[in-house]
Amino acid sequence: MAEFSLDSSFIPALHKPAALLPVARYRDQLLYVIETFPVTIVIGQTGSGKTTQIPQFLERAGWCADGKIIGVTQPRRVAATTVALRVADEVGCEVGKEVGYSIRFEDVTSSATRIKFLTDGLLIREALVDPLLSRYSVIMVDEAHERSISTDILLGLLKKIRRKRPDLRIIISSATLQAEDFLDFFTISSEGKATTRTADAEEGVAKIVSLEGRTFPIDILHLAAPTENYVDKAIDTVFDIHTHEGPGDILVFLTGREEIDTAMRAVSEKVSQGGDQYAGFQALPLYAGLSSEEQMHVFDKAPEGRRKVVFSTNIAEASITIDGIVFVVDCGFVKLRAYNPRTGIETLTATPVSKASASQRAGRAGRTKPGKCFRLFTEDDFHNLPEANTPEIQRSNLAPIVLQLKALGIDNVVRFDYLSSPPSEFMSKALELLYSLGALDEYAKLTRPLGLRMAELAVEPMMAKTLLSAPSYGCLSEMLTISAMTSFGGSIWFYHDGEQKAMERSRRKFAADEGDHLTLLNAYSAFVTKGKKEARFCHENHINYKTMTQAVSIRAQLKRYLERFGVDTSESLASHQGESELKLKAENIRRCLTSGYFAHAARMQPDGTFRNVEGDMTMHAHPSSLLFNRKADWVIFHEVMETGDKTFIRDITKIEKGWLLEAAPEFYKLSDKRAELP
DNA sequence: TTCGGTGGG
Repeated sequence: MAEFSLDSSFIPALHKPAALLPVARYRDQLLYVIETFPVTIVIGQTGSGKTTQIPQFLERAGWCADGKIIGVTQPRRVAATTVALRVADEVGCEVGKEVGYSIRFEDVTSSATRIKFLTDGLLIREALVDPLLSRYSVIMVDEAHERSISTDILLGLLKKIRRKRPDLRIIISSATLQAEDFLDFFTISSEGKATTRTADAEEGVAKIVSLEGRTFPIDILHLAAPTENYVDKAIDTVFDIHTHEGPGDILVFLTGREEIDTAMRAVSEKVSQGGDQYAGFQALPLYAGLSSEEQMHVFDKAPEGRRKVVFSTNIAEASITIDGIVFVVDCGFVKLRAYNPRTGIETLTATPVSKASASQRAGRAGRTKPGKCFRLFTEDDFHNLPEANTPEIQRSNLAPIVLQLKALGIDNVVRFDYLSSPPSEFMSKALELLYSLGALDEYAKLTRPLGLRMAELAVEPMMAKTLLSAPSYGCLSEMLTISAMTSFGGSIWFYHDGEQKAMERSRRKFAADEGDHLTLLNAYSAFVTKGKKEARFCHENHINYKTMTQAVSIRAQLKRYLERFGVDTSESLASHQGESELKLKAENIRRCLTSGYFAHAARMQPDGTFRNVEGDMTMHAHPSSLLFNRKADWVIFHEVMETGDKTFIRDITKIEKGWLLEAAPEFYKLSDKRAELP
């Protein structure tokens, strides 16, 4: 027999044969339940094959007759595309033909498409055009247990649509045992909910089907006594695993970049000081702020004889799956957003994880063989954890959601059938802001065209207002850029360890006296004139290339929307402009920003901190802002965020006090709390 | 004097 190496002669199958997946045994049962009940709730662990197989079962069973299609939603873009590619491969078609996907900026579907994967946010937007989602015979909402805002809103819409479309089939898929909540939601009518919860449960509407998972057993260990410092404890645990346990990679859950950097440094110090027993580590960081290139390193196999240790934020809980993890170390905390409706401030605080999260994290250890999970908290602590975290919709600014619901024709946003109703103060705050922006009239009805257009633009309400007033300030092209540059959460600037000063020098090259918005405009202009051609431009200037190309796409999309509204978007050719013209242009941009961001105004105090208009809150310029450590008087800002014991404002631009009154006379006149303005 | 979990259009 000829000699061959196992490694080079065999290519591992990318996907397990579908017939071997647990879901295959449930095919007939699933088809029967879906046929019989309008709503099916599928409980299936990762690896059960539900996402890839159920749509194919349905298609073959004839659910795409009459040209209708099967829609499968995902909470994340990357999931929608990868699952579509896999299913297209199994079906044996090119992606975009019978099987396709649709995410923002990428519609890979055609008239032949029968199974379509898409983000839940995008399906909500489809409902703006087609309120009954009439193209779909079946809609499967995957990963519903994550309870993202979009998923929750979508489920509310589907419940409403179902009454008008008895033929529609809804499948809710959930990895944990929160299925009862979904069952209650679909079987109890909203009227019934208002009176007695149990009285009006509708029989025969929804049914739960539980699929067997295919994960390996995981040993879960808790601390005997609580720890004071979980970062130190995590590092000790990693070294204990290394010396006492068999081979296998380690995944450590921490809460943020700072902790991850600390852990990375501690490991490399120990490795350099310690003896042989500490050798052989490959430590890697993982968090969203890294460039995608850096994130990819966590998928590399550790060099022979070395053990991979990934220090990660919550991104590894659901968004990024690393195979080969045998040990999980869970610090027991996660940073979660909270919203204070009185101040309008979102905070980011480390919070104990939920039981659902803890078991999801533990499950990351058993994907390829039996694993172990070390929890850095006691078993008592575990029993005291909440079953699930507060759904996002109950801890976020609701202005974007209210605007979207109004545009979907849901006038009474308070009585909308939410899976979990948001607190009423959140609702009033959102209505107040939308009214002052002119998106709602005094009866809280959506205004036309302004409110409707704001809802259609894929940016936050304050920025949408700014963009729609830009033509009257003669700065539409600039505002398109600024909107695009501020509408993705993160920063365009990034740096590796020790390069922070160099990054700050690069950033200063684009600085504008007026503040951060004009600085972003300068950076974008430089990118489209030089950066697109020269590969080195981004690298040399510490700019994230991927983020910049994203900004280019967002800008183009916003421009198309405005064209559809009949706005003239033709760019005034940048003829040579003199100093005074540039100043005037900059002033118009600042006035325009004030027209949308008047509610985010602040004044610098003699000590360099900022005070809000009501005068009851002290805020600091974020160190990433140009106005950090610089003099200013009145400013508007894009974002305010509280971390630890300080409140920071980000993306700040200088304005004149008088512009605030011009932009929102009622907002400033009616309230006697706005002390500092006449 | 110095910071930010994760998503989506």
